[in-house]
Amino acid sequence: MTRPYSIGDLARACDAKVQTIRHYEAIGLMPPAARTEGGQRRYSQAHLKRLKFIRHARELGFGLAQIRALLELADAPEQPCARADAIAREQLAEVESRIRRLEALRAELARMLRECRGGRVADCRVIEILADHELCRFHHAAEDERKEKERAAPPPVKARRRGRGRARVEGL
Amino acid sequence: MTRPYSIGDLARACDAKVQTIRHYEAIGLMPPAARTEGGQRRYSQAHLKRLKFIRHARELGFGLAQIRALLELADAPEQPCARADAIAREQLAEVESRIRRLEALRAELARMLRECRGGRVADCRVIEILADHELCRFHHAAEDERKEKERAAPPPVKARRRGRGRARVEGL
DNA sequence: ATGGCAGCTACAACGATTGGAGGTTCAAGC
DNA sequence: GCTTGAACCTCCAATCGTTGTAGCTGCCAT
Repeated sequence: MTRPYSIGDLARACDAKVQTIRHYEAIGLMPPAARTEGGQRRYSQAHLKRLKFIRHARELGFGLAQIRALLELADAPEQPCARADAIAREQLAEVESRIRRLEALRAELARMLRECRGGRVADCRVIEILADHELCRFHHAAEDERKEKERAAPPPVKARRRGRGRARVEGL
Repeated sequence: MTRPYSIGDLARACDAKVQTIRHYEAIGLMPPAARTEGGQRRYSQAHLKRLKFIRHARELGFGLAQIRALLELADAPEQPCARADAIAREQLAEVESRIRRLEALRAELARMLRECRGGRVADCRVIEILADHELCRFHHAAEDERKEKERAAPPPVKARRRGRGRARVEGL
């Protein structure tokens, strides 16, 4: 039986701030720790393992809700792991989508900078492109992505334009 | 003189929520709009242009603070545009860094999924890799990046370990 | 015993946006 | 001109994950 860890020990071991660990406990992601007579938290190996799991999943970009689900699964080792796979696949898709968007962004930023010859603001392509959406190539990719999402999960009727009511302002 | 726009008109034209526009006004990013007798906001072409600028810059990932700076520059067309370029370059670097991290993440997630043969949770590589940091390749890239940052801007002395005080728990 | 780091609780802030409650105004259509 | 209801108003709270602060108390080596 190893000596129990203080919250600071866990923080150092898992690259987390002390505050963050307390926060995980507050939201029920970490089980409550034992306490000393004076009220300080004392952690076991199991706690340490769990926190490492959480922090590692965070590094991989999982949200706390996803991690909660993964932890439940990890605690039921006889279950089939299809659900865990699904969560990971979901996360992978999200990451890939983010990469695509960022690459479009990178291209557009690079183009802005390439075209700017460093004169006055009045002629600056950076400012100019920001001011005028039509000069931008990025926008279209972003819009397409948005539309694609809507195809997959159409927004509630309430959110769509409802016929009557002032029409879209002319010339925008 | 065109008919003034309502806040909803602006929202539709700039792909922003009405709330968001009011928020921009509250934090001083948008100048206050004229009001009707009844207190509703009425916007000019200038407002429209400014909001488009803001929204476009947001799409490109600029933060509101950066946008504030860019707007100031846009309002001073005789200035040299070096500052605007610097902001854009900064943003480009940030985007590139994010892409690199996400690509490492993608690789790790893909590897997890590739290795998992879809059996029980107990044998699931997804869960296993999350639980055991040592099995993960991503971690090292992330640590290197962190260390690189620290080399560039070392944290205040206060944050570093200070010799005395309980030593790092053994075996972590 | 004492010094001082580390821990405690509780609350607020970050960044950017969104949602809701509860009430008022505008303008289209009759 | 009147009715109707979408769109507007303000104020406040929540989101997400983490960090910071204030004002304490505990732990442990010297």
